Amino acid sequence: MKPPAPTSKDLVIAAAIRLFGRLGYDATSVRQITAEAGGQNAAMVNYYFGSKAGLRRACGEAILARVQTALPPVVEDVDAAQAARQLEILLSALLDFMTQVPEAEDMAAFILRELNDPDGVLDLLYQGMIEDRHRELCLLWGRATGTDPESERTRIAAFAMLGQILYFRIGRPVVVRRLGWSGIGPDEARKIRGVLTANLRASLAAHEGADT
Amino acid sequence: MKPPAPTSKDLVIAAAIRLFGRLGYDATSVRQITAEAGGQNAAMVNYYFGSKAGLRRACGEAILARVQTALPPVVEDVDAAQAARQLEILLSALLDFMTQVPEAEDMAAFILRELNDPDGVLDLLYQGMIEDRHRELCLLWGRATGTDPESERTRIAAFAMLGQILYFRIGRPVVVRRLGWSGIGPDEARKIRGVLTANLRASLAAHEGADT
DNA sequence: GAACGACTTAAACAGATGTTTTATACAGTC
DNA sequence: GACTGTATAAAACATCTGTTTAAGTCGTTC
Repeated sequence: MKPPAPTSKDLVIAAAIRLFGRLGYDATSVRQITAEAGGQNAAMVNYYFGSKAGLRRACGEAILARVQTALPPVVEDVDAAQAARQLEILLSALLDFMTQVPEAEDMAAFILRELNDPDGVLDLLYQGMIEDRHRELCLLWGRATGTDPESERTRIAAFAMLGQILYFRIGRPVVVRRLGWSGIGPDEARKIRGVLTANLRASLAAHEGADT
Repeated sequence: MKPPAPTSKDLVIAAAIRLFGRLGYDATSVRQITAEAGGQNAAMVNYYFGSKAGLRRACGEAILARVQTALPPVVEDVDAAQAARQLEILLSALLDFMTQVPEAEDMAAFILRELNDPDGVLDLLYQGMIEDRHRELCLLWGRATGTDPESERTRIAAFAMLGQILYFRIGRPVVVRRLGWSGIGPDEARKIRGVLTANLRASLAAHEGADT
């Protein structure tokens, strides 16, 4: 039942995700990666992945696989109140995922770095998870507000919701400084969640008024 | 009345902000920068700025100076309704700034890159503009909701508001793909603004209920 | 016109980078 | 025990990096 011991290949990918996310793709050397993975030679990368760019792609695929296994199921057939509740749970889970789980934090940093790199693996990540997850978010939003889940306005609103969460990961250095925190731990995450769920409820409440 | 012709120094800084923002600090070479600036030698950078890191700092200072000249004044003595109106105007201006003005877009990209780089000029940017701007936002939020402008909850809420806006800049590649847009032009910015102002009003309205 | 200073260029340097090549260790198989 | 294929390591390669040094150009000043 216990998972197999991680191979060198796995160790290299894990180290690469961590370093690519922390330092950026170009700022990370293959020697750094293999050293962090415990090995002592840089040729491993080309042996296993063909090139540094191949390793980057392997990192993207590993993230996709990892996220697929951690997906909470989304129940489609829900009424408005259930959808609103699911939205809160989903956003709360995403916030925790982004700010608490160290492994996930590295993956999030990796993805954020890829967002604006034309040579990166954004296509892979988008088609493999981002689009589907966003579509689910739109579905819940549409159910909760009684509007078309795929309307342009709903899709924009879903991104706005995501943006609120993601900024506490992207802008964390600024956030912690302004708040006088030493980091974003469980206590701080709870405070953030309080504000974000209040915002979510307020937006949904605004729709209720015009809805029924 | 016309501004003086840009010096080589100015051209190098402008090119550096653009390239650092687009590619990242490490991924950009000084030869690229001087080539983009019209010059043909890389030694200019060390002549003017001492080092590549010195050029990075000069970019940060140039951004500070530029932003200072473009600041709309914030009127402090306002009632709740006026503060709410100012909030809408401010957020709308920030969204336009982030997605429409090409020069500002480069600066925004530069700042975002610096956010997570411990060796960067985040300190300079934070103390020179980020903290002050955020404090203004908190002030307006506090006035509009009748709460303490410097309470922890208000500061978090201000970051959440910012996050909604910034994500449409940070995650633009994802946003435009999911929305089927070819970019974020004036029309698209207007649609985004519609959603964000609706969210803002909803959040403020939620406070009104518990307030009076 | 000579001398100077500010600016720009070219060439060269040491170091780091991604990659390739070669060599070594070590399973399992006949 | 020799052979084979896989996995790791070491060294060498060409290229690119930031930086330095030296040379060149231009306008200004005396």
